[in-house]
Amino acid sequence: MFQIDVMSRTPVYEQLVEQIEQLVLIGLLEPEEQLPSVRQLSIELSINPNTIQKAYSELDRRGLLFSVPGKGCFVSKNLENVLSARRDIRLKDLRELVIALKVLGLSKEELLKLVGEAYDTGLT
Amino acid sequence: MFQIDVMSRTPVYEQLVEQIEQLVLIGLLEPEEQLPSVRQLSIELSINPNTIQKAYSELDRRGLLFSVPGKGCFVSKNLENVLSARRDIRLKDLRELVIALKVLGLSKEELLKLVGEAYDTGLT
Amino acid sequence: MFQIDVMSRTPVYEQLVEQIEQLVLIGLLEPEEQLPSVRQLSIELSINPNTIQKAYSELDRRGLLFSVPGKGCFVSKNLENVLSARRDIRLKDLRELVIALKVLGLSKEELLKLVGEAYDTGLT
Amino acid sequence: MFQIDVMSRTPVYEQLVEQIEQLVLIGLLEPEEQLPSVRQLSIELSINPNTIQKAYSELDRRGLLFSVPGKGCFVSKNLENVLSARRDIRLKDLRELVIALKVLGLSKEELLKLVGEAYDTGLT
DNA sequence: GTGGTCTAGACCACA
DNA sequence: GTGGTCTAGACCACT
Repeated sequence: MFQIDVMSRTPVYEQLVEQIEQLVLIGLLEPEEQLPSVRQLSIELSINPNTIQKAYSELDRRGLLFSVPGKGCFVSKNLENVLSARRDIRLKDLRELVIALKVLGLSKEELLKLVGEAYDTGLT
Repeated sequence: MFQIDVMSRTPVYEQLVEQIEQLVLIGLLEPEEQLPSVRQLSIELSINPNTIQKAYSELDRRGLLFSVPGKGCFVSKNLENVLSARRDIRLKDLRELVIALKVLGLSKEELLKLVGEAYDTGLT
Repeated sequence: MFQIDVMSRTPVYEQLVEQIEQLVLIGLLEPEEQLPSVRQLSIELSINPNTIQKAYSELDRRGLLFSVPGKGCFVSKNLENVLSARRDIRLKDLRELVIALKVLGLSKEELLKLVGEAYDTGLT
Repeated sequence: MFQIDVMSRTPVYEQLVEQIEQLVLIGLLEPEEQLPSVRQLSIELSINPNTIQKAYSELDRRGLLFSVPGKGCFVSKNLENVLSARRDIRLKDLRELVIALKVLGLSKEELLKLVGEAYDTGLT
């Protein structure tokens, strides 16, 4: 279900956070759906339960899921806030990147062409 | 001259590297120009000389400046290779960001509009 | 495991870099293999951890190993690019050396004989 | 007469040493010939007299020239020792380089071919 | 004065 | 435990 690379420089818990986030955002994990338990996932991925717990806590903190003590973790219902927040962050990054490329001498036409291509070819 | 936030999560030396890189790329620091000495800058910014040294070494490695022991540090002359290399990296980042925003539901029209605006308003 | 001469003119961290590089290139350190930790090696060699760190960082930068924070340092997998790059540098050095020896009056026959002998007797 | 690059990483005095050494070894500066005075050369090259002096001292130490107080510096007569000493050093370097290239997977045939080519094309 | 290397000792995030 | 960053203070060669 998840692809974890323990050799990667990005912390394991962060890889998990990002992948779950992706699954939620593209709708593969639906609201109210229950996530695998910490223990089960730790066995599946051969990863320390603490690391799984840390990922879940982070996602809870971000509002993507909520944990019910004794029951498990579930995908949040109202994800609009989360979505827009994440989008705002991305847009801020995008703005910085655009300015950096402008500084590096990229013309507006070239830039728009490349952005359009990236949009069309990505994750069709 | 530089704005360093010692409390930031990004290392101090990296902040310095990025800021100097910007100054060089936008031309505020001209080729052959001498940079402030390690000691002087360490006093100005209240930062340990070793940290400044680390930043300068990194910039030397990246080809943005070259240091001459006993003389000082100077901005590089031929920056075209560096410029194109940096641009390639930025473009790769841009592509990823565009795809992420697509996943988050941003339409192509909105995206292109925002990119255009960012380009026009940035560092006029 | 390593032979460090603290009195040498070549920096300690550079000696380390070269020796590890050799071990990796001749295959004594295999891909994915974990290197001794910064602290352990610093104790073994009676060298400051920072110096070991500097050597490991340099090797990371060169692509010979990769370090994973909290886990350790490991020999890289795909070393072919590194190998060819290093070979290009060596060949450039070789050319300069050959010309220097020509200037010093060495005949082509003598030179080729010596090169052949060196090749046969080295690291059989 | 000399080409000094003050921006170079190799110390100025060392550049001078190497260039004079080359001139002597290839015979452009003949035995007993007088070298330019420290003051004259310092003016010609716009370099601190101390630096010139340091270069001359080094060459004296190496036996390539000898200085007569009150008269000046002269190219040595018996350069055979110097020549053979330098050649020994170069040959030692050559041996190391050959072994390094062997480690990097270069075949003997390729190596000999490259050495021959370098010899033929260099400083004809 | 300059850059470069090194030590000693500290703190952090991550596993 | 691991790697990574930072400080304080020292020494070196070179100009």
